[in-house]
Parts: sequence; structure tokens; C-alpha cells
Amino acid sequence: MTYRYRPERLDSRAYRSFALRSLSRLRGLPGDEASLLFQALQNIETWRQGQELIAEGAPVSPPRLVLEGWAVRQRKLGDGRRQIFGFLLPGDVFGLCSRPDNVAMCAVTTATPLISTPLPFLAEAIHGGPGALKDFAWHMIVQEEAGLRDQVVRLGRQSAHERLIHLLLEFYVRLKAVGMVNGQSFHLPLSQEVLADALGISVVHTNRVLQQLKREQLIETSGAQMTLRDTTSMARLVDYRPPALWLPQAEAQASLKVPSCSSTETVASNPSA
Amino acid sequence: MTYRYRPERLDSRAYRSFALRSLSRLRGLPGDEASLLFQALQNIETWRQGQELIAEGAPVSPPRLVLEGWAVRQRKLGDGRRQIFGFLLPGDVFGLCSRPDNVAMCAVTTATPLISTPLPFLAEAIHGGPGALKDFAWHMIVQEEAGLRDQVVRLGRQSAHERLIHLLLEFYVRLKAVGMVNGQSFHLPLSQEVLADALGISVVHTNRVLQQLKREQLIETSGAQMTLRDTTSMARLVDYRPPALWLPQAEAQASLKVPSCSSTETVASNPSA
DNA sequence: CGTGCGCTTGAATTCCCTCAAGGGCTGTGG
DNA sequence: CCACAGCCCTTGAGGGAATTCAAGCGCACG
Repeated sequence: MTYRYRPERLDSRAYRSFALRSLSRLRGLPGDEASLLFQALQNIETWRQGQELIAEGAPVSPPRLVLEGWAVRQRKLGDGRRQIFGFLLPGDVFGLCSRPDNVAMCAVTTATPLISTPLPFLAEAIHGGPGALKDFAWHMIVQEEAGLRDQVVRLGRQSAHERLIHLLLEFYVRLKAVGMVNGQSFHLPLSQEVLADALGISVVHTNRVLQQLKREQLIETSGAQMTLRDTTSMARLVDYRPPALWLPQAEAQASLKVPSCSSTETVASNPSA
Repeated sequence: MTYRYRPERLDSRAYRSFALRSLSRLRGLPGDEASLLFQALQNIETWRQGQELIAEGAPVSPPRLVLEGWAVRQRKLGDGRRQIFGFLLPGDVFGLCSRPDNVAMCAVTTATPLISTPLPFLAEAIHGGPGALKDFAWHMIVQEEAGLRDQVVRLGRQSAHERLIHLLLEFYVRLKAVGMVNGQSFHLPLSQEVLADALGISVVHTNRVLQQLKREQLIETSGAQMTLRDTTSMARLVDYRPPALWLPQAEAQASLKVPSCSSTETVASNPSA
């Protein structure tokens, strides 16, 4: 039962293909942008596990696309504990910032060995003219913000049992969007300590809840392989709404059998005076 | 012991003065921008308590400055519960969005009767040239994001006792920045149910923790008046770091006697390969 | 004068935490 | 090759934290 994560060190052709699929998730890349990308992909970086790639409060580095491995956005507390805000999966970008100050609001640290490639042109794409790259950059920014709000709801209003299910579903949908789900299984290279720091519970309790999910036949694990045996009922259990932005959205929604978002009833009417 | 909130319905001269001070918190407004503001202030809106000003997922309305009263950013859950993401205080702006899609990521609902004024020109100021209004708009956006992250840390890593102290300190610092703190006291027009929905705990427990804080001589209440009797030790208790952006920052930091932020040790070095 | 809302308090229960100990696997050094 | 340390996972026991249910109070409002 090996929980360790070993980068597969694919050849750069495989990485290029993955990067191209990642950036064109929303719509196809025109040839000139694709060639920009291929040029950038000459440059592949590897990072050790536990390295801090961006420090909280520091100016962000140029945007980078994760090709392999996982990272977390986190804050370290005064007493040594940490809170994880969200995860960076293959196909995600870090170092993107929409604010003029360009300062990171939380640290980015690798949770596994990680392979990335810098995409300096994405920084300009944010404020540049319309295009697939701009869409992709904003998609990444929105995903981070939406994930942050989901995290608040998880931590504020759900039990440990629900939180874990909710997070596993998030992983499932996001990995599916980049083609990293086989059937109902995906590779989850996180220690229980990392899960605990994200869910706001203790490591021991994380373990117990995982055992419970197995007993309940909701999940199955084999090493770092995680299988969700019934995403439909899991989504129902925790009122999981796949954010409308983790594409392919229609597909994810369908595969989860989630009832379409109930319409919000009241919109701001006129002021009452 | 009246917890209700009654708008004072000041005359528009008072509101103009407050609005001017709010928008020039960071640096002075040049005359032409000030006159823009004064023109906008012809238009004053009042809202009832509990009104939904912006619906989640809907396009945001034009930016509005809160002149009086409090509102919350929240999400309603399927089972009727809600989670509050953060608060809008007098001097804050809602309806600002830095994203091109201009879609609200959470609902904005009044927690008290509320008085606001639309500031349509702020929407353009975000992406316009440098200026005091642009600074102010981004200040508001950064404040929301920073508050969201603080909320995650509160919910994930603090006890109910710590969460409440942390939130009260946030109110204290933010209200102080707009001149709404008298000595150590401020007007807190929120029901315990609202506090509970923000802190992720039950109403009953919110009440108990409030009682405890009174017994510990940390706070004192009289109706909706809240007095923090020892902000210094409160800040030490919960490791409260006033975000560097709730101005007047130097003043707030000094008045809380918070040790200056410890330097983060490691910054991204070169990739290990 | 009753009704409703918000605050307050008690009792029982559930959830989650800490402490503690043990087991399996990996990498290292003798 | 074996011994050992370190890391992670696992499980038990006990205690503390927060929840739910329930009842009662005070005040504002109609």
C-alpha cells in the first residue's frame, strides 16, 4: 500500500499534449497561441515535495501550469498549525493574479513532487483582448474563488463526514475535467494529514471518517487509488453542486445526476423608498 | 435592551461627508472625482431588513456604497440553512466585480435596514487609469477576498470562543477605519442568529460563548452596543493579524499592540532540477 | 392583551479531539 | 543482509466541545 507519489517523468511530448488540452478546455486555441504554448513548454521545472513555491504576501511569480503532481494554497498559523484553502491539480495554474498589486494572498506549497511549466504570456492575457487564453486565465481565477467559497460552506456548515465527501467529489469533478479519472477511480496522492488540514479536522478523525466511508460502501481505496462507488448518492448526501465552471460542465453534471440548480427566487427589486 | 436597528436617516449632507471620507480613505480625492461623487449622492436608496440586493449567479448591479446599516454576503443551502461569507459595513461597497463575466459569486442580503448610494463610475474605475477611485475599488475587492480567507481560517482552525473574538476584532478594526468606534465601543446591530451563521455554530452556542466573554471581562454589551474591554489581549488570544489593508492600518495595528508580522522564511528558490 | 421574535438557560446526546500505543512500509547504515 | 529510525496509517479510551431539544423570559408590535 504505497501512498507515495512518484512522478512518472513523462517525455515532453506527453506534457505538451496535456498542456494543450488543459489550456483549450474552454475553447480551441488558435494556431498562434498554441505555438506560443509549445515554445514555452521547452521549459519544464520539477519541484520537491513540501517546497514553498509562492510565499504569502510576496509578489507572485510568473504564472505556471501544473503538469503533474498536486500543490496546496495554505496559511501557516502562529502556533505551527496550518489551514489549507484549496488544491492545485494537474492542469491548474498558480501565480496568476488579477489585482494590480500582484501580491499573493496565500502561500502555494507542493503536496507531492511537482512538475510545472512557466506561462509568462498568461499574465498579460488576463487584461488583454478577448481570446482563448484570456478565458482560460479567468477560468482559473474564478475556480480559485469558487473553491474558496465552497471551502467556507464545508467548514462552516457540514460535519466531518459531509466535508470529506464534498471534497472527494470536488477532486472527482476537477480531475474528470482534465481526463484523469478512470471509470470512478483517480489517483489521490495526499496524506491524511493534508486532508485533515484542508477539512479543518484532526488527522485521527480523518482516518476514522475514511474508514466509515469504506464501511458505507461509498469509497474504496487501494494505495493512493481512490474509487467513488456511488457519486450520485454522495452528491445527494452533501448537496454538492458542481460549480458551473469546472468543465466539461454538462458532462460532469450529467454524470453526477445532480438536479439542476434550483432557481433563486428573488432578485433585487427596486429600493423600498 | 433594544437590538433592533433604526436608521438615523441623517440628512444628505451628513451622508455626503461620510461618503467622501470613505472613498478618500486611502488618499485624497481630486476635485473632479469629488464632484462626481457629490453628484451621485443626489441618489439615496433605502432597503428593508432581509432584502436580497444581489442574487447568487446573477449579474451584479452597479456598485453601491453603504451609507448606513449592515449587510451580509451569504449562500443559502438546500436544507434552508445558510452560511455567511462576510459582512458589509458602512463605507463598504457591494456590486463591484473585477471579473469580465460580472456575475455575483454569492448573494448580498441586508442584515438591517440599509441606506446606500449607487456609484456607477466605480465600475469603470477598476480597469481605468490610476487614481484614488481605482485604489478604493481595488481596496474593496481585496478586503472581500482577505475576509474570505480569514473566514476559512476561523472556521477551520479555531474554537467557537476564538472565532467570536476574531470576528469582533474584525468589526472593531473595520469600524474604526471609518470612524464608527467610540472609545472601545461600537454599535453591533446583528442578531445572535446572524453571528451564528457567520461563525458556523448554533445560535444557542453563540449565546453561551457571548455570556462567557462577558464573564471573562473581555466584552460588555448594552443593547446593541458592544464594548471590547481589552483588544490587546483579545488579539493575542486568537493570533489576530489585522489585514494590512484595513486602514488606517498603522493606527489600527498600534492600537491593538499586535506584534508585527513575523517574516516568512522561505521564498521560492530555483527549481530543484 | 396576545403573538412573535430574539435572548437565555438546563439536560442529554453526539461529535470530535487528544493522548497513547501499535503496525506496516521505506530508506539508511552497519 | 539485518537492524533501526521515521513516516504514515490505524485503533482504543477518555474527555471536552458543540449540538439538539425543550422550556421560559422580555420586549415590541399589532
